Amino acid sequence: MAGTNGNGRGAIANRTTGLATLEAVARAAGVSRATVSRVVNDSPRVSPDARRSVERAIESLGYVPNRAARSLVTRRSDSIGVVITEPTGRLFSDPFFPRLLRGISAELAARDRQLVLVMPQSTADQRRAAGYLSAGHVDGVLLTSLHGADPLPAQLAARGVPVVVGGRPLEPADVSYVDVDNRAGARAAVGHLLSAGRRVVATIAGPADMTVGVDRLAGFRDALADAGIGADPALIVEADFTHDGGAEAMRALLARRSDIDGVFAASDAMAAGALSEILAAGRQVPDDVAVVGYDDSPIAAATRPPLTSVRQPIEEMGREMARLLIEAIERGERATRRIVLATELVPRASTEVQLRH
Amino acid sequence: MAGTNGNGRGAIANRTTGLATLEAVARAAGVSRATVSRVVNDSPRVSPDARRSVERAIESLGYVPNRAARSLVTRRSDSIGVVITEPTGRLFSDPFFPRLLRGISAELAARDRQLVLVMPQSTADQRRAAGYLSAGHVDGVLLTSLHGADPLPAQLAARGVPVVVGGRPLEPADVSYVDVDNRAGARAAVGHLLSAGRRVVATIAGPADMTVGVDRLAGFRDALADAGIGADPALIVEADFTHDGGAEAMRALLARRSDIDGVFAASDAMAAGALSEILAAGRQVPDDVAVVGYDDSPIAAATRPPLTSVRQPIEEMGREMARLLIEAIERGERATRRIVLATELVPRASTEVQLRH
DNA sequence: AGGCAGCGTGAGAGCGCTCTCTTGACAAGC
DNA sequence: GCTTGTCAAGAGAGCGCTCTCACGCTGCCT
Repeated sequence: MAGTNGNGRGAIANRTTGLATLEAVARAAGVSRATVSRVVNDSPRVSPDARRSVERAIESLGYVPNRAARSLVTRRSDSIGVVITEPTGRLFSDPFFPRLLRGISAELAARDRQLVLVMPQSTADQRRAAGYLSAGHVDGVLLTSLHGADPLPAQLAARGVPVVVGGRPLEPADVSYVDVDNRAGARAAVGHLLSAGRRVVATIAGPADMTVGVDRLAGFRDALADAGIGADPALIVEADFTHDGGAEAMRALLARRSDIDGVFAASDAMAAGALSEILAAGRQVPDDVAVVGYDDSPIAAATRPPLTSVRQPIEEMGREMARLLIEAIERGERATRRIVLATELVPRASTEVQLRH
Repeated sequence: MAGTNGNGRGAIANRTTGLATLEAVARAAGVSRATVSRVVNDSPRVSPDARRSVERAIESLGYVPNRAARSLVTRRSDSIGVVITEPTGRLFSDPFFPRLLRGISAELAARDRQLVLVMPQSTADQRRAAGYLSAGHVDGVLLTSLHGADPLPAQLAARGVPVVVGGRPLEPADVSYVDVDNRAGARAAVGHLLSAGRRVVATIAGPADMTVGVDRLAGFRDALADAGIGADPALIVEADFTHDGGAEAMRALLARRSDIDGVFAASDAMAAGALSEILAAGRQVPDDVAVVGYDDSPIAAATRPPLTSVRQPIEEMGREMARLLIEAIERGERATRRIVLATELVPRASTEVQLRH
């Protein structure tokens, strides 16, 4: 409250925007720009006195550093690109992306980074995005839901842009990623069916060109193997993660084997489709057939009966992705790291142990 | 392919990043920085010859303008802040935000703007976001799902930051917005029930402190008025847009009037909850009671029977928001504009005309 | 022939910041 | 009393770009 900044308010401010500049703060505080910069950037080499008066000046002028100017000289943007490439399916069928973004956003905010969202919807968009992301406008990139042929990771790697991928890439690549343990989740889900006495368990698998599809199918096989049951190929049908795809798959399964008493679907939407189909065929759930979904999406709670499902720590996945990326950027390390997060089975009425006979 | 850039490749490039600069392009093309800048910014004042050689140099050097440097002098960031403040509910219950973001993203990409996503999750986050957004780091802000007391719009307005809001604000304010015609959508939905012969139609309304809740309830009343039916207060219950809230509301309704033959719920999740409750009470859908939801979310297709619902042009809403904002920024106009988009009724089995008696 | 508008082009300043280098003050060691 | 070391603080260059201004050229009008 000293006199230093009494009339400092009107000091040099930004030409057009009226925003205070470093220069204005320096004048108001009676120090040089360099000292203000040190205070702003938490340098220890500032005397308590100087620090105090600078802080007062910053406060009274409402000074906020200009990121463009800083970025120009530091060559850091303090922002992270998040790329969501998803044709349409999963993007809308369950709250995966909102949750993931929430996790990413929380971690980035805590570390004072900006989140630049990129959702390319055409090949042209993709090309533009690749250019933008490798031009140094972001310090690193988070990639979600890669589909095998995506050239983006390699392109970014070539340009030296740090990358972390959400979900294990289909083809093994030298890239850091965070994944959810889909295989273990599926294994637990199917194990749940088997331990409840189900013996003819089918699965509606996801597409074979997506790791989530592949891994959940592997988990299905694991659980059968655990129980010493051979996998009947007739009990495996692939679908596209959608409600209608699940329904169609279930029709095919029922046509093949009428004694199915358990179904594991690799998504809740498919499970809901299967559920409808089972009921339409005049069979009871869970009495005749137990059904398990995956994702623990709102759909799981909304069906009748509600679906047992597998919950994934999606927000945590987002946070871990952001954390991994920022650490890689700060340490300048190129080492690839992998994190796999555990899932949790959420039992509901669709698999309740039946007390029949 | 001329000789100009034969050995221009190694010309002046960025110190640390190795990226080509304007200067490097200028040398390679044998012109001044100013001319390259003109080409890059599509100025008409460049001769075809100069333009061609600059374009060749840009191509061969892989030049991408440094946004920080440009932004420093133009005081534009060419990026737009998108703020999503949603405690948890709607964010995860239906694909509203992914769709909205997709629309916004498409429009911004087409106009070469970056999307900076901000999802404040605490009051501290909110304060920080407000500081960031009003510090000139973004050219404008898109706000979604405002809750009455949010100080952000006023704060941004005070700082002169252009704002467009998604969804009409609860309290009339001098702000541009894009909304969906919730009232007309609800009116059509309830009209659909009435024209199918339903006479005792109840509604599970959304919260009264959200415009979507208020507007959909108003549409319900409109439709009753259209049909010359008085609104029985006992047939209106408010819930929180969730599945369980819908179920609870339905129990209350059935306890009050046992002759209800139609229900309009202000969200699919609530409709699904209500549906379960109706079936649990031993009544048939649609035979005894017809049910209509709202949002046309994946839940609507996943219930048994699937729900008639109201589809909203959410992506279009996102696009319109972005368009409005960019136009306001470019024209520097302060005029507030409002856009209201039409909805569409999607009939499904939950309201099929019954052929009973 | 002279004047001048119009146009393509270049020179140069400067956007707001960081960071290196230098200076000056002071304490400690010989 | 001198050097040496330490540390706060300032001077100044420069990041890559845009934009104003000035310049020289052409072509048209008087």
